[in-house]
Amino acid sequence: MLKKERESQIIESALDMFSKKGFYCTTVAQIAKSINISVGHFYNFFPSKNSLAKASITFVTKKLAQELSSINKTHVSSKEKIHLFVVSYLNFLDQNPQMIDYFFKVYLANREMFSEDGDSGFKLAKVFIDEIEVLINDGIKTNEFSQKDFYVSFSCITGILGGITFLNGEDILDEGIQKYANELSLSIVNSLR
Amino acid sequence: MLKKERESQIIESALDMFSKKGFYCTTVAQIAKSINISVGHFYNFFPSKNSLAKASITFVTKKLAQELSSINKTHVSSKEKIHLFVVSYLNFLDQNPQMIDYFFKVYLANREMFSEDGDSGFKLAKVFIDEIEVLINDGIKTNEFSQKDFYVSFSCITGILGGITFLNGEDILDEGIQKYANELSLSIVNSLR
Amino acid sequence: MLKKERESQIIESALDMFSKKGFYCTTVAQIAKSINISVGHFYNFFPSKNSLAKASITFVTKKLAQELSSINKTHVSSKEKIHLFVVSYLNFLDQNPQMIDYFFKVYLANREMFSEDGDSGFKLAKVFIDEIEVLINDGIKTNEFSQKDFYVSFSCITGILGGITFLNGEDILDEGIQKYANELSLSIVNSLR
Amino acid sequence: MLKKERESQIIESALDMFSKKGFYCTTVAQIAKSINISVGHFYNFFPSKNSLAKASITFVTKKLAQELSSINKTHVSSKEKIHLFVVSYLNFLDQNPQMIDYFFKVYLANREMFSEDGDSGFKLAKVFIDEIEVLINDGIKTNEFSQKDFYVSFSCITGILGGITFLNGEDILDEGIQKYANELSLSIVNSLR
DNA sequence: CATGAATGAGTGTTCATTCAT
DNA sequence: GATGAATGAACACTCATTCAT
Repeated sequence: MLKKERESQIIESALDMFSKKGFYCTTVAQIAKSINISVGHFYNFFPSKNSLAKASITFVTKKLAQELSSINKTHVSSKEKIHLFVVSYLNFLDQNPQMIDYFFKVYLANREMFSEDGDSGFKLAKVFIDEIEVLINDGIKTNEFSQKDFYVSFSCITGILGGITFLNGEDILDEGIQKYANELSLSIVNSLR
Repeated sequence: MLKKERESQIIESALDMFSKKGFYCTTVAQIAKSINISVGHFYNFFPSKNSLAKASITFVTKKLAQELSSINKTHVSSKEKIHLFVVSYLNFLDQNPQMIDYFFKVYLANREMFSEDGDSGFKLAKVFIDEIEVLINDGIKTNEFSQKDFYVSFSCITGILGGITFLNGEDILDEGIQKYANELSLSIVNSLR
Repeated sequence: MLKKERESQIIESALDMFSKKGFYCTTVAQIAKSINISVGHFYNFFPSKNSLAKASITFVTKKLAQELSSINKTHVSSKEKIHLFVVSYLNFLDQNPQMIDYFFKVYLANREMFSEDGDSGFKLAKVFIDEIEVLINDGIKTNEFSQKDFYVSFSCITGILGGITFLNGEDILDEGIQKYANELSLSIVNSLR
Repeated sequence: MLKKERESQIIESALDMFSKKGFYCTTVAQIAKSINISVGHFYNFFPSKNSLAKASITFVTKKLAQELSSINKTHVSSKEKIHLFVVSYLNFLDQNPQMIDYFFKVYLANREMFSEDGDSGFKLAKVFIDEIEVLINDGIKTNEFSQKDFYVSFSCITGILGGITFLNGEDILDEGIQKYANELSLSIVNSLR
């Protein structure tokens, strides 16, 4: 098995465990065992448990960014882009809840783990944030969205999706998260007006 | 000092430390020391570190709920209520960042800590959620907000505020978070239409 | 039991184990067990295994220095002082071989453990070295010893005793190390002339 | 490259690393890397890390013994032989500090590593000790040295040189260790009288 | 001959919790 | 009420050694 494949395997398994039990309640031994390698061998791939957490964020944000990037490249209205993104996101959430959960629970919540050398660790998610920015600016250019502070617009998109994600994680939503897609995308679009 | 006073003192100090260093990186010894009591004495107030975390959530949600409750009781439009809430929230965030941070970082992120016996631990925040529901239903009743799935509306309000809260915690917003109040409340109101 | 007493107890037991098995082959668990305390409690006395090693050196050198200091204060010839010191040292070696062995094996051999912040860790033994210096200078003043480089004289005294110590540790000397006292002290005195 | 050459290369590099960082703080991987072979290949030359330590001692003692042996064969007074040996030793120490340091730090200090099956591991140095014995007995035969217990005489020679070696390793001697040669050899000769 | 992936027992250290005083 | 000494299970990480290739 190639080194890169093993690395991905470790990340995907860790993502799952971290999202379910949290970073601090998941041990390196458990991660190693989950993919049938030894503890020692784990350290041939990641120099520390912490570095695995960082690599996992990069892994997830890259995936999210890719989805959004391809949507940004389509030639439809911004409203439609938002809708596509919501559908795509909910689908992703449905298929890979552990990735999204990891992003929300571990990355957003354990900021101290990711910051180093005076930089806040925010840059790990930069590739995704950049795509959000493209999405927003497109809508502003076409007058679909009003010109507001970027951080507010950013909060509208990611916050609303984050809210529903949290509720989904709490298992209190009805079956089939996709059914919320229309209302959600409409809400986001409205919030950006 | 009254037992209740000590309890609040412990909670407020814990809130501060948990929000800065995370739940798992804050030790009981540190909490005890921060308010000059012994470790042993700490356990006269809370049977476990975990129970302190739960009590802290109740403490914070109660505060948030109180603010919102009094707003809900005013006789202004729902749009205005949202605005009052946003201002009130941002003010609270400014004055007690550790409480909000705790709520977002510890409660939302370490769900495993709060759930027990099959119940998700969500009920700890119920008193706050209930007020949100009142706020939403009021707006629907007056036709200011459109009738949508409660969870979607809930995500709009809390998600958008959550987004700005996260960014605030990352220290990337300009000074004076209050300046975002208008844009934020407008965005929320729009998202609820 | 007083904190200071426990500390001494830990040091004396550690001295014994370190001298027999070496620093790296002695575990904190073994040390703790040897005096019937828990691993955790060990760390209430010493912040690290390493710090115990340092405290142990200070402990031993202080003892050695005390012996030598009282000899230095007597009003006899330097030749006689050397003899008294040799007898005293051999006696100490006989009674507390682990302390001397520790000094030779751990301190002299694992210099990296004791040095920090650019200082060589040599100062831990300073109190003893200072007494050696007094002994030498006394002899020089009375013309019993010739004036040579301090380091050479220092090597004569400590080296010769170190040599016999090593051989004693190897169990190749005849029983009763005291029988070497006369020859050793004569040799040392001669070497200093 | 011949097997023997590789072995020597490993030993010389290990000697360097062991003397600097100690036996237990030097890993097999580091040794292997230092001479650009794989860990696995290392084990084609030495069955264990421990056996490398033993081979290293043999390597160093053989070198020291050779120097001393050739001096023993010269036809000069014993006093002169001591002087030649001191000069030769100091020169060796200057040129190959890692070898001497290894001898003092690892061999003398980690006796447990070298002893096995009831034998003290002292025999590894026998070839060198034998030459010391020859040197001493020569001096006794010519009445330059007085007849004393062999172990005492042995301690005089090796101890005094050991003392200066330690000080040299501590970097507290003035530049040019050779300047101590005369005083040292005089001291040794005197101690043997 | 040569590699380095893989192992897993072992280490120092931490920390929630208890309990005698 | 109040202390802090004492516990010990648990964890991240290391490293000598093996072995398939």
